[in-house]
Amino acid sequence: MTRGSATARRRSDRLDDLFHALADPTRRRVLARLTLGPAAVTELARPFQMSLPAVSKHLQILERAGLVSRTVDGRVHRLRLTGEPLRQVEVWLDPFRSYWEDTFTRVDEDLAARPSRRLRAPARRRRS
Amino acid sequence: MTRGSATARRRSDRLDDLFHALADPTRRRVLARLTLGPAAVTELARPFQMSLPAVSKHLQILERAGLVSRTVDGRVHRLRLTGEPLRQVEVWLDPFRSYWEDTFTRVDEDLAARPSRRLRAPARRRRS
DNA sequence: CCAACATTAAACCAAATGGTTAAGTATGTA
DNA sequence: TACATACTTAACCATTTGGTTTAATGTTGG
Repeated sequence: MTRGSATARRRSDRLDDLFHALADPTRRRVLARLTLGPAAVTELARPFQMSLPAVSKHLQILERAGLVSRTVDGRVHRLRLTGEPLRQVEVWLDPFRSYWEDTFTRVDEDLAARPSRRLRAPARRRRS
Repeated sequence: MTRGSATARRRSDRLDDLFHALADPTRRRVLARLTLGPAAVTELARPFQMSLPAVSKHLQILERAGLVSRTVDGRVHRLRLTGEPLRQVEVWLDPFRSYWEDTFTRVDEDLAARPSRRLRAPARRRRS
């Protein structure tokens, strides 16, 4: 018994869907387009070379992540940006914010704490 | 010739790697752990049930995305958070910020511009 | 009623993902 | 020298992903 995948992948986590949805250039371009206002599927598909079903799937992924919402109006599906999930990204990002504001102090602390032979790096980055 | 995948997937875009790296709970937990300071591979792997090679691969993905950097010190690989790429996420996020601050005005504008029969929804959302 | 239109669903495929185990490769240590 | 430690690589596997084409579903308009 090889039993390759043991844990069976949860995939239920909200952020998983969210970040996964953002990890594709097509989907990011769609989101960018939607900042200009809502649009129908065909309209969203126009800039891309791929088939309509392909775009349709991308939109489903964005929808599942909550990034866009859909209003069916006759045969036209009108998509609009939701934004709320992007705020969630922002929220997730927040605890890390100190890391691109002052990384150096923490790194320096660590270097001081464990002065290894090999860490004799030639002090590359100036602190201004 | 069925030629299933025509475009061959670029995957070279920086943001693709970045968001993909963030789209996994294990990797996000590793990042969270690293905000407390650098750590070795074994140490990072401890909270997880998966095998060491699995963690090693996750770390490679984080590294490829630039989210962590590695200092090999003897046989110990010390990982630290880099932060800079997370700032890139923030930068990418910026143009959307207005969407979780005031979505309503834009949506209303659009509804005004295209007054469809079927959109006679019973004014669900109050604006306060 | 019938044809064009807007869109999704189904079936398929290659490649990537996330895991596994087993086998390296260095480095420390007795 | 030999053994344990800290890792990575390699080979493998099931599932997911991102695309395709063809078919189906439901409007809209003549």
